[in-house]
Amino acid sequence: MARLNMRELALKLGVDRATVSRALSNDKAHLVAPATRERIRQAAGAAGYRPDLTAATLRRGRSHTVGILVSDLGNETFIDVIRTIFRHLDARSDAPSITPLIAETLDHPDATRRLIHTFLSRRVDAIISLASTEADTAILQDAAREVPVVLAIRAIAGAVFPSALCDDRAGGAMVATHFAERGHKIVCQVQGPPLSATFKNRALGFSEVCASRSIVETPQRIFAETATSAAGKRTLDALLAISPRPTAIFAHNDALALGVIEAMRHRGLRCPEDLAIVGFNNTQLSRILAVPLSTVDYPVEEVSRHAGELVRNLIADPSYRFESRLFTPSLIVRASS
Amino acid sequence: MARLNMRELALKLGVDRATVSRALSNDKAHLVAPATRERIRQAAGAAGYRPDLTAATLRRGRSHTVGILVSDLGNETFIDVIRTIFRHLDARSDAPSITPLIAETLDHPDATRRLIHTFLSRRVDAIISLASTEADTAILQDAAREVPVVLAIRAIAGAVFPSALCDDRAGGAMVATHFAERGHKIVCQVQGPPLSATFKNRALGFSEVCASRSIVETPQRIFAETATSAAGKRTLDALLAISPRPTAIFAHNDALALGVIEAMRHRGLRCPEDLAIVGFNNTQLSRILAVPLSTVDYPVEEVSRHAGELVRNLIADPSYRFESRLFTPSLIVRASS
DNA sequence: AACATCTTGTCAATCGATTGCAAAAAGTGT
DNA sequence: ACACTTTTTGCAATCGATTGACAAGATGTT
Repeated sequence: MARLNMRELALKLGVDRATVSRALSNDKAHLVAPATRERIRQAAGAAGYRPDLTAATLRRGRSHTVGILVSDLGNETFIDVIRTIFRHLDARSDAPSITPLIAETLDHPDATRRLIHTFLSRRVDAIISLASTEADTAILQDAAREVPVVLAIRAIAGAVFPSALCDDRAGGAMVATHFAERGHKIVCQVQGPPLSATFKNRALGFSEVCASRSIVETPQRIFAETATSAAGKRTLDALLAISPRPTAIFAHNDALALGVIEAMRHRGLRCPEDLAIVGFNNTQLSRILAVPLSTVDYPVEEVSRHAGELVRNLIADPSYRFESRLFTPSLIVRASS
Repeated sequence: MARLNMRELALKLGVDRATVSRALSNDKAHLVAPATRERIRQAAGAAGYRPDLTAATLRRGRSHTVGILVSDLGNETFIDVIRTIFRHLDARSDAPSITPLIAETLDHPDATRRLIHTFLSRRVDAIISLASTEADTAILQDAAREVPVVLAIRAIAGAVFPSALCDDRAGGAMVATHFAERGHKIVCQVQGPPLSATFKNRALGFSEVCASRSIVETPQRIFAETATSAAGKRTLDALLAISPRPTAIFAHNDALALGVIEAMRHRGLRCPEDLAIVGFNNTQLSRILAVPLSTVDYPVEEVSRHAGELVRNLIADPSYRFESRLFTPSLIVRASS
């Protein structure tokens, strides 16, 4: 039960494989007489002919494949961005559709290196990384010599890649400003792992505004090992041990915020009365909670659209003069602060 | 800056491409003299040679690629299963590593069809579907004539595919039994969309035990449009309108349960005093909540391992006499019930 | 009628690695 | 030194689609 290939189909129709190829293609279809083209398309459809994309890739040098690196497949924001990027990439219905090769790094530089090699071996047309850390700089630069590499969500300090980012610093600043306006005097951050620039920038923006508006950030820094609700939950003890006690918390993402809130509830503390909290990302969760979570809305649509455009343009023309962009998030104030 | 290919590498070393190919392969490396082999491997490493897998795929007829269909990339359980399957598939370090092609169907039969065609065009060695609904039966059967198709998590009634499933019916039954033991007399389910066999079976198992233990299931059926917390939240009004009022709820997954709980909290109702709740899947969330959620632990490890084994064996030998298996979940009683 | 132009289709090379077959080289025994 | 086995290497076909070059035929122009 071998698959039907183009040669056989051509034979059956009494034409050359070249004619079949052109008739079925998007861009060269005009080179074959309308009648023949239709006949071939009919027959191909009827016979269930499916072109072999590995052969096509080999010959063309283009795979219509894009590798995408993400640190954690469980993160809603990453997934939203991936979805949206590929929605934009496939929206151009003239171009053949692009298959994403999705891979998870879990922030291991080794895994990243391996995965990038795999991508290149499979001849992806471009690589999008939502997972870059500084440890990956060299690998990504190497890769960029062969295919376009686009960064989204996470930047790498000191390396210039085409990128589509959220202005995390501005986001952090917004939260601090909000706290200032609500009259909080003593505040604290529950910080995500400083591995990725994301969390560093959120912290930075927050601290800058605190300093300028003379809000006191508690000297004790609270870091969660991972940006998850379980880790967030575990930080409450440390938070409560801080003296003087903060009245508002900036959690670096919604999962961390949820963890803190649940731990608080467990102890009978109320939010926002006992402790105000703001998260980051505006995930589904933040809307569900009985005390809806104040948070910073991530500009998923803009980031994804720009990342998609960068990829599309760079694939079409590797020397395209790209423009990296930073999109501003927006504060959403709900009941938790 | 064209990539180095095997021909050039061979030329540089003064050997034939065939020798290079064999030296770098896993299975044929013994055919080349140890000294030559080492020399070639060194040179390949130094030159940063990376074999072109599309060419290799074309020639071999094997892509070392597996297509995986999932209905929703935002679902933690699906993601866990995907991760675990590929961990098992790659564990065999003798075999070359397998690249997953992950695609999301969102339960649209059209999308499923398109994605399967893409998989086949890209010559995947097998397809794993975690997303099958009855609407996909024909498409999957077609696909199965070309490559092994393995089902995980979701079965299709009336079609025989190699599969690795959770005994959802048993899971539902466990919840009902638990309610009976706790003395609940009137209970209700918050059901997921009956599109997938999963939810049907959970409902069935629950109802069967209710009937046999003479617990009353409220005549009104509650269906959530999607198995998400937002949808779960919206069901509370309907739940409270039921008379006589149920004292315990079986939510078909943890997200639905969370939605109900948050809606309850919003109204000042307490869990489990006012309404006991059990979810399904034992997601991270269920552990975080201040009132930890009773739930049914999904046998992720077993399902994934078996799915991985089916795939591995069927790729090695398409006529492998497979055994479909059903793994039993287990009830985890926490504070919510 | 002669010639240019356009359409349609064929031929054959090509992408890069793999592998069956056979030749060359090395090793063994007498 | 010779016959013979075993190891190592090279040759060339192959996987399936794409595409530049070109030929044959159709159409138009003067």
